[in-house]
Amino acid sequence: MFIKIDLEADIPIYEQLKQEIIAGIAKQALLPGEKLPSVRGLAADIGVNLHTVNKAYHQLRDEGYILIHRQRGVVIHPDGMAQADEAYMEKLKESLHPIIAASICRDVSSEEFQQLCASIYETYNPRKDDEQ
Amino acid sequence: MFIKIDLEADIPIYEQLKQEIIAGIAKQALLPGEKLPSVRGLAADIGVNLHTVNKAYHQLRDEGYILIHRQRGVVIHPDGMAQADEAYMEKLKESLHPIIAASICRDVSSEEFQQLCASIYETYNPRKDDEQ
Amino acid sequence: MFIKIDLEADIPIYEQLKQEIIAGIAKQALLPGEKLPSVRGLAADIGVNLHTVNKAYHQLRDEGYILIHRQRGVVIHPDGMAQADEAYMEKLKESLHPIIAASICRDVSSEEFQQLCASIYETYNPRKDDEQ
Amino acid sequence: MFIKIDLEADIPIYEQLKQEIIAGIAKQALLPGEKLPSVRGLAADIGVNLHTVNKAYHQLRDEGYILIHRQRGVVIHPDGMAQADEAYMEKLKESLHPIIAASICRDVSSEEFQQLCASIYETYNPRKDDEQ
DNA sequence: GTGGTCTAGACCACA
DNA sequence: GTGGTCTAGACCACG
Repeated sequence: MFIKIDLEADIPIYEQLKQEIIAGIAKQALLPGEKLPSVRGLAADIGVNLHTVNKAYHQLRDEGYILIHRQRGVVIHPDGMAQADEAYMEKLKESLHPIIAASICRDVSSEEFQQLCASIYETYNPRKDDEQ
Repeated sequence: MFIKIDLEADIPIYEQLKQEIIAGIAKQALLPGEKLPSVRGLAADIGVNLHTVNKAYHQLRDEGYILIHRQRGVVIHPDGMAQADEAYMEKLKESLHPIIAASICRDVSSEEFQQLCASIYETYNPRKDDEQ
Repeated sequence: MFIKIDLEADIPIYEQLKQEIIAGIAKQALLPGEKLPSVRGLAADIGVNLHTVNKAYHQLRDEGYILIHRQRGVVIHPDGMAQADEAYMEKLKESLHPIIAASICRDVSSEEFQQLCASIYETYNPRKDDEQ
Repeated sequence: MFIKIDLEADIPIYEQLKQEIIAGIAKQALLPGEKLPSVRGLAADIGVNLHTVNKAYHQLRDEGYILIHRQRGVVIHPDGMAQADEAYMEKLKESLHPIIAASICRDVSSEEFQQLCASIYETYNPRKDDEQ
C-alpha cells in the first residue's frame, strides 16, 4: 500500500486515509474486490490508533467504496461505485463553488481552471504501461 | 448584504461567512473599497456570536480580501486581490485532488467535470450590470 | 429524560440508546425541535462513556432522527422524519420475515400476530390526556 | 436445501443459517422428522466454517427446532415445535417494539403495518401442496 | 486473527 | 461548554 499520512496536517487523519484510498481506487491501483489491510494492520503500519482506521473504513463503507466482509475482511467494492447521481452532482457543485469563487478573486480564468482540472484528471489516468 | 448561514451545516459558521463574502467579491456584488458591516452589526444581523464574525473577518484580512481599519471599519481591499501565485495554485491543486478522485470513482468524465466548472464560473459572471 | 439502559443486555448500549430515543419520538415524548442532553451530560447521566452516546447520536443523525446543531446542540429533527420510502419498507419486511417465520413455527396465527402489533401500536399512542 | 447466505450482510452467518432453516420449517419445506445435511456437508456446500454450521445447529436444538442424534444425524424435531408460551410472546413483543417505534416515526399506520405482516404470513402459507 | 463494542482520558475547534 | 478527533488498552463475537 502507498498510504502516506501527514500527522501534522490540519485535516483529520481518518479523512486523509479516506482520500488516499479513494485516490487509489481512482487511479486503479486498488481494483474492485481487492483486499485492504486489516484495521489493526493498517493502524500499526502508519502508526495511528486502530479506531482512526476503523472510522475511515466505516465511512468508506457507508459511501459505497468498500465492503467489510465477514470472511475476506475489508475489500474494495467488487461492483465498482455507483455512478454519480443527482445528489452527488449537487454535492460536487456545492464543494466547487467556494473554490471557484476564491479563484475568481485571484484572477484565475475559467480556462486556466479547467486546464488545471484536466491535468489533475490526467494524474489519475492509469495508462496501463506507465508502471515498469 | 445577502449573507445566508446554515446553522445546521457541518461547515463552521465562520467559514460559511468567509465563503459568502468571497462569493460576493467574486460576483462583484462587493466592490473594492466597499464598506462591510461592523462586527457587531453583522453578528446581530445573522444571529451569531461576535467572536465568530471576528474570526471570519480576521482570516479574510490575513488572506488579503479585506482591510480592517480602526476608524473606517471593515472594507473590501481597495486594490483588489493579489493574483494567484504559485503557492495559491499549489493549494488549489491540493484541494481539487480529492474532489476529482471521488468524481472519477463515480464515472464523472473530465469533460463533464470541466463543463460543471464552466457553469459555476458563469454563476459569478456579473455581466448583467445588475447592481447600481 | 426517561432513558433506561440495561448494561447487562446483549444488545449494544448505543443501540439501546437509539431505540429509547426513537421510542420517545414515536410516543411524542420528544417533539420536533426539542433539545436532547449533551453527549457528555447524557453519558454522565446513564453512566456510560461519552463515545457510546456519541455513536448513538451520530447514527440517529445519519438516519434522520436528529440534528447536531452548531449552536443548539443536539435536537430532534424539527421537520419530523421523512415518510417511509420503498427502501424503508423493504428493510422493514426483511426484519419482520425471520420474526414471523419463528412465530409460525410456534403456531402463532396471523390474527394473533396482528393483534399483538396493534396493541404495541396503542402503546405509542400519545392520547393527549394520559399524562396529568 | 434452498439455503442462501449473504456473506456481506451484517447478520452473522450462523444467524442467517438459523433463519433459513426456521423459514424452511415455517413454510413446511422442511417437515418434522426430515433429515438435515450433516455439519460437514452443509459447511462444504455453502462454503463456510464447520464451527459456524455447528453453532447454528446447536442453537436450533436449544430452541427446540431440531434434534441432533449421534447416529441418525440432524433431523427436524419430529413432534413439531412447542406452542408459543408466555415467555416467547414476551420476547416477541420485545423484538417488535423497536421496529414499530421506528415505523411510527416514519408515518407507517397500524393498518399498513398489519397488512404488511399479513402479506408476509401469506409468504409462508404452503397451501399450494407444492412439495410432495 | 478479524471486526465490534466499550472505557478512560486527552486536546482542540467552535460559538 | 459543545461536539470533533485521537490515543491506549480491553473484552467479546465471529469464523
